[in-house]
Amino acid sequence: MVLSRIILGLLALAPMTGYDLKRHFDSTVGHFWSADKAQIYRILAQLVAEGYAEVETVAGSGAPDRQEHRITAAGRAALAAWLASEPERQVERDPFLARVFFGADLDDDGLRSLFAQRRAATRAQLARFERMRAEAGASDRGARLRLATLDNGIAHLRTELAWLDAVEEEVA
Amino acid sequence: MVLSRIILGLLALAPMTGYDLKRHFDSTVGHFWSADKAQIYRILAQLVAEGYAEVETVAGSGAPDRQEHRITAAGRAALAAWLASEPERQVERDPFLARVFFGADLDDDGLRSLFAQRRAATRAQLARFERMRAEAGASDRGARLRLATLDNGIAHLRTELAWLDAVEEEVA
DNA sequence: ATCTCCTAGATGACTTGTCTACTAGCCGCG
DNA sequence: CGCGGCTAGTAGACAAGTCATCTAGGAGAT
Repeated sequence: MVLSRIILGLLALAPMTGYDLKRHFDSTVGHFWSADKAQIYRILAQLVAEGYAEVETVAGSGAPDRQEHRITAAGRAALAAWLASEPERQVERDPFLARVFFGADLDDDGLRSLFAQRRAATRAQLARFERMRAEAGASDRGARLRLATLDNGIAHLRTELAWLDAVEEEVA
Repeated sequence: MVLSRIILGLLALAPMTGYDLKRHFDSTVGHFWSADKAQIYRILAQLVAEGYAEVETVAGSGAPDRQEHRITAAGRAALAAWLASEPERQVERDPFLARVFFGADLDDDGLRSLFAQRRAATRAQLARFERMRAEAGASDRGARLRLATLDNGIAHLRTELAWLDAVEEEVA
């Protein structure tokens, strides 16, 4: 459900192919949702079946044909209905914290490397997000909101680093 | 995979029934993983089939019979192997941020109530976590690590509230 | 000339997780 | 006495997501 509404939302910004959508999930919306391309194509087909999107095959000039998907009026209505609906309850799922929770069964080296890896991954992502933020402009309200979701990610990554500092000092 | 290893980890702390496990997922480990009971029972059966756990039926005195699951040596080895293995890559998935990202399609009232709900939910969870934290003691290293995961949750919830303050001021 | 990468899309098998509903006995409340 | 709630477990249908594999043409590199 959420994925299909995110796709509708992206199609509302511009008509796109499944391939274009995949790139969005690997960049602009990747900080709050990810998607496998098989899943994207299946949901596009479903959106078309539901009448929320229309396909137009654009002959590729020196490239494969593009199946451009365009949101319909019904699709915009469905998007608006989702936005106004009860938010789905959040499922917390962090495999790293699971490892820490049972970290007593790990030797000192294992524990240290667990934290070190997390720190490196967090730093790398923070760098990526900050680069994205530097490139983005916040002209209208839509852009400001989109930027705010990125700031959310940045804030949490910084919190994670601070937490790592505290834990490593206390446990190690 | 992660769920089955978390269940192994919990069984390593004490022998348990599926029902006991479900309560753990609703309390002690709920801040980083949740599980449906149907899923828990299925994985327990699978762990037994793999030889990672053994069942003992304990006749209930004034209650239904309990299927107590006890971790085996092979189970402990599998748990240790998982802890030392490459961490699974994190999938970020936050339906609330998805709504914010497309929040421009929402009217002012809708946007305000979206943030208000998030704030209320975040505050409620923070209160729950802080209560849990107050009750917990950090005697040995295992307990300190388990507490650290709770502190992680608390830190992120506080960050979320701070972010909400900033966003509401800027956007609203 | 071949190889690899990129764009573009389709498909099947599989795993994981959720929802609903059912059985069944005990306890306490009113 | 009936009703709801708790303990304990089972079963089936579905939804969501992942992984691997396949087709196919063009561009650029070796």
